[in-house]
Amino acid sequence: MMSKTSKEHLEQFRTQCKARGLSITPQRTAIYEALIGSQDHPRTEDIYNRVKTAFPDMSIDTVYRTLCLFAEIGFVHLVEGYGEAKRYDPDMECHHHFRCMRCGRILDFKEPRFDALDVPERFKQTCAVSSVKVVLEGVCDQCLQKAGES
Amino acid sequence: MMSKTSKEHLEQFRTQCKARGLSITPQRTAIYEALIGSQDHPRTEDIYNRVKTAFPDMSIDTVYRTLCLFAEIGFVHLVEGYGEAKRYDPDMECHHHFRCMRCGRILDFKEPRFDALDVPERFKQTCAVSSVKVVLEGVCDQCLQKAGES
DNA sequence: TTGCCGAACAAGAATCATTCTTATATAGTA
DNA sequence: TACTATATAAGAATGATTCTTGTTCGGCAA
Repeated sequence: MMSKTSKEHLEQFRTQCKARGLSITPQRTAIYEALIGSQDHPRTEDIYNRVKTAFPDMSIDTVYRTLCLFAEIGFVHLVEGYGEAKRYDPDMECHHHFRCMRCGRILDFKEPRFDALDVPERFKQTCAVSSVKVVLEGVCDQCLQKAGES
Repeated sequence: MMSKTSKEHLEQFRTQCKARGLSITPQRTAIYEALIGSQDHPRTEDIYNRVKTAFPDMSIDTVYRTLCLFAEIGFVHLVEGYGEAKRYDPDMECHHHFRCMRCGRILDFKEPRFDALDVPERFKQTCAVSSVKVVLEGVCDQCLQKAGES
């Protein structure tokens, strides 16, 4: 199992940008490299701090915009902070969620096949797992329709 | 399939509060009722607006505190806005997440059994699903340990 | 290579959700 | 009924994120 070299990643980055008509700027390149080189799940500010060495006067706004863009085109996954205020689900029966990445809507669905997924040993033994759910992400019907119209 | 009556819900609410040594205040009761009576996934401000009729000078801070409390003791589920800044995952290989509800940490794990879950027809037909993941929620080992010490 | 134009950027103000601070009120209990 | 810890209201403060404005620069055409 051989992971991509830094050069291959960079090549892919350039290709993807061109394919989408996005300019390849030094800032974007630096942010991309900082991302690829990171373990865990960096926050915008973490990335900002990492690129600041090479770009002392990069604006944090640029990092926000760029990471957002990268998530949209699939360079990275957004795993926290979907940009919405806190929301609560009063339905305590077991169910699952579809999240629209465009409008933020969360749709509930029941799917008995998903209700009894077995928690991996690692977590059973060391953590207190209180919920096991399947989360679908994508674009909802309403947003697809809107996009089709325009 | 008979859902609980409003009175039964309220009774459960009182019992649970007493069991945990929490005061039963009119504000909490109103917030609880607004929650139980809601479809979808209300935001803190939605609940605030609903209870404002009955409590014109309730502070929104009270709603924040109370909803947070309710999520902790299991009256509702928090489904959005876990209170953290945006975080990105550069690992684009299929993997799943455990989220610690106490410290916010997200742990990655691979679990081939979870990688090929079949998307329900409903979503296949109307939405563009780009990701299917299992999310475990609970308390992580570190937080359990900390809690044990104190 | 040079010049142009729209996209990208920096800086800082503005916004929005959320939390904190402080003084007051009240639920549960002796 | 009085007491004490808990809960509340009000508004200031914070932190992440986005917007506004003027400037710069990447990519393409001449």
